[in-house]
Amino acid sequence: MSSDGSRRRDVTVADVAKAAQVSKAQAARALGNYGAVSEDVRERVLAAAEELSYRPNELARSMNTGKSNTIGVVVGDIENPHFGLATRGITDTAKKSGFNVILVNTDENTAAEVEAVRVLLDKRVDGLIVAPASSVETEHLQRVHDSGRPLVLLDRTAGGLDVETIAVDMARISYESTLYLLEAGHRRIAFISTLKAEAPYGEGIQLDSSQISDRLDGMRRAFAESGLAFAEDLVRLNAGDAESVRRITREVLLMRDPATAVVASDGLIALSVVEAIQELGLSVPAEVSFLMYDDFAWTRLTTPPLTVIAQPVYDMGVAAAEALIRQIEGRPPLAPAPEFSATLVRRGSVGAVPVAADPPGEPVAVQAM
Amino acid sequence: MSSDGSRRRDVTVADVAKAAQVSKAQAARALGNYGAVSEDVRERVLAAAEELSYRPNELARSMNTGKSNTIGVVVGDIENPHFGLATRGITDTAKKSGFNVILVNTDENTAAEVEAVRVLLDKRVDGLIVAPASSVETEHLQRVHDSGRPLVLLDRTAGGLDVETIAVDMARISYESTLYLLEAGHRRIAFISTLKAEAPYGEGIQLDSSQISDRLDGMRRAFAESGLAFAEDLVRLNAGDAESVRRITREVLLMRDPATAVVASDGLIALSVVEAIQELGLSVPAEVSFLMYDDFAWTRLTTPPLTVIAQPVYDMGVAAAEALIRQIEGRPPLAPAPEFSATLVRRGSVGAVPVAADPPGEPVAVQAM
DNA sequence: TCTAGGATTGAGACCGGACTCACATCGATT
DNA sequence: AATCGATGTGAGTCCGGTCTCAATCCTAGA
Repeated sequence: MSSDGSRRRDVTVADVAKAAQVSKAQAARALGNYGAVSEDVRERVLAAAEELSYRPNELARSMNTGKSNTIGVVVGDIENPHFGLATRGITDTAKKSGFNVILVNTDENTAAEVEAVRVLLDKRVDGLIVAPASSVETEHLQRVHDSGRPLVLLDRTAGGLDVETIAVDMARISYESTLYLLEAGHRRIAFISTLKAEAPYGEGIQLDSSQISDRLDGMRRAFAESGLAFAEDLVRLNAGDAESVRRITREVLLMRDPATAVVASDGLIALSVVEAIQELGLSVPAEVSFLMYDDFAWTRLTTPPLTVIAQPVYDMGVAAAEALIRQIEGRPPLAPAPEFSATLVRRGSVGAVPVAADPPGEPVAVQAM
Repeated sequence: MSSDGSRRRDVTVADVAKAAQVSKAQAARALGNYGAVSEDVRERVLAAAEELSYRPNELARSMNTGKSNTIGVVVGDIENPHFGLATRGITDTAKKSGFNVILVNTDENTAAEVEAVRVLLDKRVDGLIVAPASSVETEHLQRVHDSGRPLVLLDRTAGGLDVETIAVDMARISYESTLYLLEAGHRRIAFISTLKAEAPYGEGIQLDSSQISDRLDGMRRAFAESGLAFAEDLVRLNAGDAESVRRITREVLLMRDPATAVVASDGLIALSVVEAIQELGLSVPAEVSFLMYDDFAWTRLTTPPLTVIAQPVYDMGVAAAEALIRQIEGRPPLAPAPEFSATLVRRGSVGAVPVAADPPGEPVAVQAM
């Protein structure tokens, strides 16, 4: 490949030492900036290094320092701007402390996550930041933690795992925003998520994602405190790809006693939901109200601008990286753990329940069945 | 940190060997699946490894195989979905061939890029994929190439560097879409980009980005072939942050003889441009036409949906990773180099030039100055 | 029964740095 | 002038694997 002959061996300390006429040990000291080195030797070594354009082999260095200055980040989907931003927060912070980031995508697939964690550990990363695909299958994370390797969870908690976690209080914001919808008169509120689940949603069902179950708990509580029954039939999980999101959206909007408000579980789903609403020719918020998680810039550009639940994603990435680095360096966790909260950004996509719709109290009751 | 005492040393082949009562060499062979090992030994070793939950140290392995099974990816901004998608293409492909990805963000800063490349090389990545921040300062990439390390450029070419490059033909698509705008009657077409430049734009000026200069060349050619003068005063570079993009947009739209069409150089800028247009209360496309690079999903959701230049970003990521891996494995580059072309997706944001505007030929000419 | 040749096996070198240890050197102290 | 602590310095070990090499085992063919 290279212009000059075969497999160019890299320059090593030994080479530099020879060129500088000193022992390998002295050269290493001068280059590594440790131990005692006379000015004379230091200069000769540095000059020789420069001359040979020596570069240390970080692998070798890592091997006997036990530190790789690398952290592993495992997320479900970098394509999702949510994680894109978080990743940015992580890498920015990591760089500041001299760490590099190995990024692994799991497609929200637990098996892939287990494998990713294994590989990263094999590569001897100094620590891991994981957005767990499952809040249930967490043995692999438990093992990491048990082995004493620094670990920080991002975005989601992992069942019963006592690990530092950077996440927002989903139950609270979900509760608040559901109240907001209820106050606007909505009773039929659909919640659409890609979360995979075996059975259709029902109370007490074990969900794989702490985020989603917290959100549903929040909704449930809001309904309960308002003395209303939570419409479980409008909780739609398993919304896999864009097409299935569209289908589900049509479903909840066209069914008998349809949803008057739709909540999209994340920014990616939101795209398809909005598209489906547009395709149905329904106007927002006059005919349907819409609410989504994640405040992406484009949500201000639609007509009407979308009402969203904003999460401090970048800052959470920063916090996760900081927490991890703190662990790596053996410093105690931040005194009062940083709190992150999502906020409801009221823009224009949530309105009063349409008057044409059945009044929430008394169903119009015509058809026998 | 760990529950059981201090710094838990990892299990090594030596430990496994001892437990299995064989020599380190034999254990290594059984574990590494190379050389000749009797069935009996293999079983004992594997059992012992399982028992001790042995995991190989990839650093050590890399050190004497010379392969780290890791590739470095250097991009300007992962936060930009353009790179998010490309990165996804890269990681997906890399994973398939057993490679991991170390991701570094440069903020489109050349100094950061130089540093990133250096660090990645020090870590002995098997190859690099770089979206060069500059098409001019490329010595660091030249060095990588000279040293014989696999390198693939993504998205942008690097001045005179003979390196495999995965990019679309920007001049062509820019030419085509400019023709499209010209046919719609536009003569005052603004082009807004974040690209940093010392001097305001003018013909023959040396730009730091091959992408942008190709686009401008394309525009220039379209104007020239139509027998029209290219409005250089509407080429606005240095559109740094969102605020400055908005300011520039207002400027070109409110100036005397204002722009009738605005082209946004990427999906991030586009957000601010559209926002500024909305703030001015101008309607698209009746009063201003709008065109942007990158086809993000949300561009279909605005009113009107936006006309965009779609680039096969994911596929380019895949191609870049494939090309790199091919190089790493010493295979020859793909016979006919894969071609990628952008396409103009006509949606609703480009329309005829407004009748109210000054006719392109004769300026209304009232004020003396 | 003897032997050639392949299968096994263990000792030890090696990858490229970091670091320990024992042995100089040297100016300063008394 | 003898002594002491603070540098300087080189030889060699170690990290945790891979891999070479020579020695040992076995088994089929003569």
